[in-house]
Amino acid sequence: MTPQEKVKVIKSFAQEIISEEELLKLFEEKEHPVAYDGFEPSGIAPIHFGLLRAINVKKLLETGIHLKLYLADYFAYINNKMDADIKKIQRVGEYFIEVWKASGVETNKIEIIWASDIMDSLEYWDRVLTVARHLSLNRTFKSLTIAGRSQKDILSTAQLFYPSMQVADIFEMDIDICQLGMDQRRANMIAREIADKLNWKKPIAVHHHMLLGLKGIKQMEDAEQTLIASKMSKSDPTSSIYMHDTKKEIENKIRTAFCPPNQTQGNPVFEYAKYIIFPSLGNLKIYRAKEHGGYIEYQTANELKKAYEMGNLHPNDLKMGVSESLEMLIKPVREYFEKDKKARNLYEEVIGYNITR
RNA sequence: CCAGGGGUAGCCAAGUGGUUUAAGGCCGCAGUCUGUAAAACUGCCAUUCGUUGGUUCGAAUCCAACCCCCUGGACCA
Repeated sequence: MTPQEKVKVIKSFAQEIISEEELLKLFEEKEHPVAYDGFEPSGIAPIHFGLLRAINVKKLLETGIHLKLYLADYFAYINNKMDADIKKIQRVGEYFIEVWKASGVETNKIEIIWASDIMDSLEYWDRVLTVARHLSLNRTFKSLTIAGRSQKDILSTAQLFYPSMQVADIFEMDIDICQLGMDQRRANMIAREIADKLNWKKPIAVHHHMLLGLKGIKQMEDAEQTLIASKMSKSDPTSSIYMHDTKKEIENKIRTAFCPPNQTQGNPVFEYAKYIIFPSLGNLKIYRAKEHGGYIEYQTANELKKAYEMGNLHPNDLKMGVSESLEMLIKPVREYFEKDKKARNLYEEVIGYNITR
């Protein structure tokens, strides 16, 4: 694969790359650049975790990238996830690794790093404080939405540490590419600024699209608030399809999902097809009733988009096709958790925990 | 530590001794209408008011202690 081809692979799933030139240069200079993807372990895995990320990870690995999967256990602790019980959080982290395995992520080809491990050194905290010294309190407050918090929430002092820690992590792990969701761009931008200031290695930011929740777009005061309110969130069961949902549950959720006719913008059902089904299955098959046009199959998201916007595909038929395709993708994961004893025990333990926002 | 203010459903919020078996709004759920959803309309959604004890025939409402949050101050600089 040429560097140009590698950039193309990244572009296939990234909503934004900062910057593309830097990425190309990186691929030209380095055979195995280091990228990271991280998350707070809490709750139950939804499809944007199990399916969407699995797709992205597969693509990253194709380009020869060395992927570090960062389990931000203490970050979850800061945000009071899982009753702020670090033991529980870590068990949830182990459960999430099982979800990735079940989703076909070759966990032996990625490096798993726990926040609690890299935090266990003076060097780390030196780094955090260095970042903090170069980060105004205002910027810290502004970037706190990276933790998914709105201004209404009461912040604790612990949460003020969050941005500095997140930024420090990037340098501690010697990251070339920060591969995170659009909701994390603030921290990545701070990292790039700090890198310039301190002459540290400047990471490239690759942000993937945030999958819409089932209810579609919820308008908030500003674009960023809207993004956060509208995304599929594992802590909001009414917005999410989970990797453990039964066929019936998937059908019900898709059936009641927001899905305006002739409109693909802000349409979650279309998004699931575009971002999950086409990349995973290569096509979308819809077994329509005869009177509605009969069987139809789309090869690309663009083809589907055109047909839907022109009214050649009824929303209900789109839902049917998406629902069946999702079932195909989720089924093996569900079954993995039924058959594999370790995974099943972890899952049962995790659903036993009190899930907090 | 001191002085005020406050803690009512997932969220916002009214209610200050008996027509309150806790108003209203948001969210959510169910139904009607659409070949989906949304919108609209209809219905449902806190046996309980931070905790514990007390006063009273009767308490979310009064009293006491305790816990937590907010504002200001004191202390420290």
